[in-house]
Amino acid sequence: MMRQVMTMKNIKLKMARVEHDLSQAELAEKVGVSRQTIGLIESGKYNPSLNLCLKICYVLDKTLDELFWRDPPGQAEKAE
Amino acid sequence: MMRQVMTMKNIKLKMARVEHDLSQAELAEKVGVSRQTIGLIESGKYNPSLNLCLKICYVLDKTLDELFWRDPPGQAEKAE
DNA sequence: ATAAAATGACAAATATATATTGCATTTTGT
DNA sequence: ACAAAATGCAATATATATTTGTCATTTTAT
Repeated sequence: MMRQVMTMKNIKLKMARVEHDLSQAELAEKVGVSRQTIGLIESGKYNPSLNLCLKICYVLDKTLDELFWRDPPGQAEKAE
Repeated sequence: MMRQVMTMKNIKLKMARVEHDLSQAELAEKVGVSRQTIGLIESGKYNPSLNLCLKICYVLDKTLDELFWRDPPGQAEKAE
């Protein structure tokens, strides 16, 4: 089996983090996870669990859609 | 380490699935996952990955917030 | 009441998220 | 330019998500 390589950086997460003036390490501590985990999620190198996504949302006061939504592969942006 | 027991059923997911007139097995096939995985997520017995949540959203034409949002532990419902 | 389909439950095996440690590199402030 | 802080990167170890297979129970339709 080929390992799934997630190539998409999570810019929205990084922006929400710096808005709150937190380093990766500080966010990690608040969320209860290691610094590396936060770094890897931001750099798009893996696939967090739903619970972890939710904890991050709670700390950064955002919703899942705001931090983690991505449009489906073939799909273009939805019209507002 | 104690295994995390997720006790919260995902009713919203089940409702979206039946709206689309899909069995767990049919949804599983469309999503590219096993029938058990869908069943376990609906019954709240574990913690899917973000990618899996997104694939389910795409098939059921819902957003992450619509299917997977849960308010933070202490928090009451947000006023609309 | 009956059969078929759908779901639940369980165990063992596999894949992968996450932790931990250590060091290299980059960024930031002075 | 310098030091400190922040981030990146890699390897190994562990926890747990997911698969596969099988059987029991419930639901649905006839």
